[in-house]
Parts: sequence; structure tokens; C-alpha cells
Amino acid sequence: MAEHTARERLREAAFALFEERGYEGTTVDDVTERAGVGRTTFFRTFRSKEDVIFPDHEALLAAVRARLAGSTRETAPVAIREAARLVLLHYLDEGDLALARYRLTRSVPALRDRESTGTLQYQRVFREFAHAWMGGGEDTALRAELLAAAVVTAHNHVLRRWLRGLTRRPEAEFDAAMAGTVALFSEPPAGDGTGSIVVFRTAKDLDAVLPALRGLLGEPG
Amino acid sequence: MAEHTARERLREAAFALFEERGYEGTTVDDVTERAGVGRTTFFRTFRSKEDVIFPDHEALLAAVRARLAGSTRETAPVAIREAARLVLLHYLDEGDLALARYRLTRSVPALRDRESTGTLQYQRVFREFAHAWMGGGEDTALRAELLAAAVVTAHNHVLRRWLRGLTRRPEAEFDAAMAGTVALFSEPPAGDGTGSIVVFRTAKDLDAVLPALRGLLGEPG
DNA sequence: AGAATTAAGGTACTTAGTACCACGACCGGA
DNA sequence: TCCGGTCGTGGTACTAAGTACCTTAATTCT
Repeated sequence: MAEHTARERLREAAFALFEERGYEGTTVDDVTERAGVGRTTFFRTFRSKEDVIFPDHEALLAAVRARLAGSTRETAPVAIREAARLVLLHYLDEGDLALARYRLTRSVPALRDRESTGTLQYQRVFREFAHAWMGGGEDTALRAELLAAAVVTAHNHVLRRWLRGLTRRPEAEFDAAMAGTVALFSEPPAGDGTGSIVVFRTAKDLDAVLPALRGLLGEPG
Repeated sequence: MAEHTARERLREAAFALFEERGYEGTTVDDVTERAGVGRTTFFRTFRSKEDVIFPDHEALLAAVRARLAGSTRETAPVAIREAARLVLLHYLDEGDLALARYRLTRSVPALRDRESTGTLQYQRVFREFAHAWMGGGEDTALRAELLAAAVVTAHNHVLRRWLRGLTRRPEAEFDAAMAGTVALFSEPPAGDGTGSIVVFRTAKDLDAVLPALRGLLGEPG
């Protein structure tokens, strides 16, 4: 179990050096030297120099996939919210480490790109499950993609606000943002296929139109 | 203007070799050898080995930015649609080249990642302009992000369908997809701020509720 | 024609990442 | 206790992308 120690030492050495000399100004040899391990060990522990910044990305992605895989069409909305929440909570849990990563990804284009592809992997997972839940047909492909994009975007938005210190209640904000966005793309009622989704704007107040709407829709008991 | 020739020769040699031996199995030296130019010229013409696959990404991004910059809040929806359409048309115009790129990006993870970060750059541009048009406040940041994500997602969806040979009318599909998505995120009517956006589902037919809706909303002349 | 600027090639170097081998610790079995 | 295997680790050597710098040919301006 010296693996654990080596991994930790490498990660700490890397973050420290990246802050001191910058990411590009630090070589892998510098990191291994400070960590007191061999160069080979670095590339055995992390696939690449960038990977040391995103050490548990794969695990987190797998967790999201597992959370979604354990769900069905009926529980899809809550599964999606909770899977995304899983990611948020992971970052919140990291604390300072997440902040250090944020500083790096903001200042180093290569790392920002790397992080972007990471979030797109989440998006892809959400899309695949959402599309499967929608039946997998070509007609629902776009909606699944839009849903996945919206989920990831909303998550990243809240996460970024927290990383910038703009909120102290990230979970609450996340719930609010997620509820608003997922609702837009959720599935129409299954069945006869004659239903409609209506989106409209009005200059009137919501309370003014609500009673009439209820009447219009029949408001079944 | 021998620049043009060298650039063209490099691009053709690169695509040919990538198809023959695969992307990873081809070195930059291989490409320059077939193109009959020096190695230095390659890296002067393209910033990296990956760049040869996406030669005019920067120019296209600038075109999008220019199209958006020449617009105002009032014309925002059409500007966004046309800016995105600009990108689509560029790819349609490329024809076989776009198809070759698609084959490569599908099979080589590094290239897929690279393309992803490219699309995210578009998304970023859309977001910035959309957010500015919404006033730039924190309260509209999420909506701007969602809008940008939706625009890029819809564009990519249609583009991919065309690349896969699933449609012969990409422009028409694009217009349809774009109209549906942009409408969801467009700005509420400016003014007193008392208006509402209503989204609801009904099992009834659209025609059945439409007359009542018109009456409800006052249908001003 | 001669000088100056520009485009291209060549050489040498740095660094990420890979392949392969060697050494030592630990561990089960004879 | 010794022996043989495996595993974690380090070392060496290599490939290939990307950079820095210098040189040379072509073109243009005076």
C-alpha cells in the first residue's frame, strides 16, 4: 500500500510546483524529484501529466454511469438530478483541492480544454441514458442531447459559482437550477400521443392566467 | 503565394496518410515527406499535428464572432441562428473533406477531444454575446449558458445527421431544430417585468386548447 | 545591380509518453 | 530456512511533438 503514499506525494508535489512555476514551467521530472519517486512511477500512477490534475475523473464518471444504470424510465428525472448532484458533491467535498484545480484550469488553456472534454464525457453519458429512456429513436435524439447539455450546463454553472465564492449554498442553487432546466425537456405524457406541449409568453401575471389555465386543461381530480 | 500550395499539399498528404496508416501511426515527418516540404514549414503552417485536421477553425470562429458582434439585442435571435447557420454551411461546403474529418474524429479519441473543445469555443462565444444581450447580470448567466449550449447542441445534431448521411436537407432540419430550441430560451418581453413564461403539458390536442388560449391572452390587435 | 525583407529548410534541443529490463521486497510452499 | 514467483518500483533507452535558432534562397524595393 505504498501506492497510496506515492500517489498522494505526487499529487501534492504536482499542485505545489504548478502553483510555483506554472504548469508549463514544470516538467514531470521536477514533480517526481520533489515527490521522491521515479519517473516511471509517475506514468504508472497517472496516465499523463494532465491526469494528475483530474485524478478521480474516471471514478466519478463511473459513479454517474452506475447511478443512471440503476434507474428506469419512470425514475429518470430524479436519477438525472441525483447523478449530477453526485458530481457536485464530489467537488464540494474536495474543498481546497477543487479550488486549486480551478485556478489552474482558468490560467492554463491546455488544462481548460482537458476539463472541457471531461465535462463532455458526462454529457455523453447523460445523453445515452436519456435517449435510451426516450426510446432510442431518431425523433428523440435531439431532445436527449439538449437535455444532457442542459443538465451539464446547469451543473457547471452552479459549480463555477461556488468555485468563485459567489454562493455559500451551492446545493440549494443546484436544486433550483436543475428543477428549472430538466422540466423543460422532460417527456410528454406517454399514451395516445395526442397530447401537446405548449410554451407561450404573456405580459400578464402568472396568477392572472393560472385559473383560466386550470379550467382549460380540465384539472382532473 | 506558394503558401497556399504548401498548405494544400500538407493537408492532402496528412489526410491521405491518416486514412492509410491511421492518425497515431503517422508522424509529422511522414506528412512533410509526402508533401515534399520541410518539417519547419509544417509547424509554421499548422500549430500542431491536430491542427491540420481543423485548418480553418479559427477563421470560422472569427466569422461567428463577427456576425454576432454586428447585431444588437433586438435582432439577437436571428443573429444567433444565422451565426450558427454560418458554421453549418461551412461544413456543407467542405463536402468530402468534412466527411473525412468526421471519420477521423470518430475513430481517434485525441481528435474527438480536440473537436469537442472546438465546439465549446463556439458555445463560449454564443454565451458571451447572449449574456451581454441579456444585460450581463448574474441572474441571467445561467439562461445565457443554457441558450448557448442548446444552440451548439442543435447545430451539432443536425451536422452529425448530415455527416452520417441521415438527411439530404440539412438546412431545413437546422432551421426547424433551431427555431424549436431558441424559442425556449428567448427573452421575455421587455418592459414592466410583470409578464410570465408558461410551459405546460396537456393530453389534449393543440387545436383544442388554442382558441381558449387566444382568448385567455387577450389576443391584442 | 545591390540591399533588405520574407519564406522556406535544416539542425539541435526539450519534454511527454512508451517499452523494456533489472532489482528488491514480500509471500507461499517444500 | 531456502527457493521461486509476483509485484511494486526504478532505471535506461527510445519515439515523436513541438520550439529555438540559424542558414539559404527568392522576391521586392531603392
